[in-house]
Amino acid sequence: MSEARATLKDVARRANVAVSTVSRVLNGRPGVGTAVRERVLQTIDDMQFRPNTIARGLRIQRSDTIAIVTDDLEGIFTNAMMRGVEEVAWEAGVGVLLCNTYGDAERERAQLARLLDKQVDALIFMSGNRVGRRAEPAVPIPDGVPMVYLYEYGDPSVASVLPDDQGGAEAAVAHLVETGARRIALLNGPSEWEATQDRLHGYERSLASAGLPLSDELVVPSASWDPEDAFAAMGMLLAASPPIDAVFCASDDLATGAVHAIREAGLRVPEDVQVVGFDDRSLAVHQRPALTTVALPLLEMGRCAGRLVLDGINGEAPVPGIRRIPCELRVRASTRPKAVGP
Amino acid sequence: MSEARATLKDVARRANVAVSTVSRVLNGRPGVGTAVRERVLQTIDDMQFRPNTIARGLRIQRSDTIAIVTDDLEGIFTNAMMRGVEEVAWEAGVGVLLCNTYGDAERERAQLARLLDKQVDALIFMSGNRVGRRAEPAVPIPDGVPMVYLYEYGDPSVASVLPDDQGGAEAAVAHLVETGARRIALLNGPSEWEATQDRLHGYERSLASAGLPLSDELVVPSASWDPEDAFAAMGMLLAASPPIDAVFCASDDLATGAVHAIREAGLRVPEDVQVVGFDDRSLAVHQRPALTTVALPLLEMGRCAGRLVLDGINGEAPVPGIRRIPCELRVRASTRPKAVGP
DNA sequence: TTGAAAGCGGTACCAT
DNA sequence: ATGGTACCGCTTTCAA
Repeated sequence: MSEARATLKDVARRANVAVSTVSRVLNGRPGVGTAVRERVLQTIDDMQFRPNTIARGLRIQRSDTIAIVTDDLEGIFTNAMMRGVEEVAWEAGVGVLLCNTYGDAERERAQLARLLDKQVDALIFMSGNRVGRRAEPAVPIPDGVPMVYLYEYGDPSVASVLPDDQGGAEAAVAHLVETGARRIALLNGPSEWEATQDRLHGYERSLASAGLPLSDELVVPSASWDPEDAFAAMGMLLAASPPIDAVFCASDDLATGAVHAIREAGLRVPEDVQVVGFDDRSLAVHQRPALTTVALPLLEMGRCAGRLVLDGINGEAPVPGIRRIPCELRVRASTRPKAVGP
Repeated sequence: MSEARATLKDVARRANVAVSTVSRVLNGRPGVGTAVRERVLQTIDDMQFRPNTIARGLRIQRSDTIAIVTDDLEGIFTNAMMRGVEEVAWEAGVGVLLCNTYGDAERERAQLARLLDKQVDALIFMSGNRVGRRAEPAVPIPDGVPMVYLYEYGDPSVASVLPDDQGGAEAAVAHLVETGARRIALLNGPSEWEATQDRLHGYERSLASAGLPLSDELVVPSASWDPEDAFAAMGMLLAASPPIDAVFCASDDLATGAVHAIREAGLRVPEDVQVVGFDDRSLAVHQRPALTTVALPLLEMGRCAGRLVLDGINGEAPVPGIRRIPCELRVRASTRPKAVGP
């Protein structure tokens, strides 16, 4: 039924030129007379010719494909990052292959082997939700294949893209200060997570630059990221005296638990204690009150990682080291809009 | 530094055999003496030879790659489905390419053109969140390329995979009946969504088979999937008399709004009115009370779609028509555990 | 400016 | 049971 796809050779024959000529016009290379070029272009159009990328790839040793290797395809944060990667890859005409390793080294080994066999041009290692630093790739990555870590903490000799947790925390606390809060608590994440340290530092810096005292009793890590544990941790914070008037939570889930605890204690948000979260998951905006939170720049992180490897493909090896992408504060109803007079 | 990758030819030379022989052992084809086979295998191992998939693909006209084309990569339901596809594809040794069209036909056209140039072996059209039927692919898909719709409503002549919305709704209502509920309301989704009809039917069937009367005043569609609109809609349901003792909501978000309205009315969940949702988003389990809900079989849907196209690649063209994947009821705390005596 | 031909790294048919 | 070799579809010297 449907004709076999036209090949370059078919076009050449039909246009009465050599295949090399067709190839030249196809790639916009010089050395083709205007008349001939016109004719070839016309023929290409007539025959609906589309070059076979595989053949081209075989010849020039490029697959125009990069791969995202992740340990958790269903991770809460993966979509947005993937979209960022896909977006810039698309613009560059390269495809994005997906790989889920389930965090299993053996599987990662197999996946990488296969990807390398497929001649992927570059690799992005993306974390779904990782605690601690990732091990080096389960298979040595050949020199020519650029790779970057996306939301992964690992060997500093590889380029990696991370959110600016510290900056985000600073912005959150600064906002709280502006709204008049003075006793600002930090309901932090479990301490073994990398981001936890960074957010603590941001908190501390922001307090310091506002001339506010740092108090150990105002900082408590939650046992996990679960709202339930946050609920418990918030209990301690609520026992502080003098009482706190704001709490910065290291995630939206934690904030959910915190809000719950605050209400349970007969207090109001934001009138009695203001709350700001981190991540800006969709639940943040739907919560009551809508949660002021620090948005993770996932899309931009994906784009950044994509650009890095794309540049890498074009020769500029990604320079090692960490890129911190700024987080944006989204002010909503769980904090007061402006400073309140004394 | 790193040696160029060994090729089949290199192996042949080193093992003192013809390339065709190496190819034979590589593909486990018969017609190779045991001794020679041994030697070749050994050489392959020694040289760390791995066949170039691109070259192979060029020759046998297969890329061992399928593509997921979606209108919304960040859709709430996409991850799990993608993982299902990736999972079965992986087992079959085929890669999964990702494409986001943003629901834009022009972009879809460009994407498909590119994918076809890349010789993808099959296509899965996946919806992020679609209302109504999708248009046919923006580019005619060649005969040899199997395709399936995943969570897409569209041309019935293409194989498509959908959740069994009706069955899920039936199960939800049946559960409510078992727990003793008699005045069961349906807080449905916006009526222009396909699933809304199906869930209504399930509700009706389940009620009928329980011998319970159907009452128009107990069925109200929400203006949108937003919890806020559900809150409003729930107001009407709460005004019914005699009062309802349970509500089946067509989504977890709707259920969130419903629970809120119920509480606002001074009623308790599940003591006064039981609530069941649909989807089983992560918020369902974290909600208070934890939400009984009908889980969308996203992973299995992805697997199913994957298997369909994979079979298609191997010759068995996916038979047209809709596959309904069963939904599973997850009983939690927003419904009573068992029937309560009179 | 244009064409011929040698690959890229495999597969598969045809001899031997 | 093996080897030789013509492709797959495109790029890229090298000559003309």
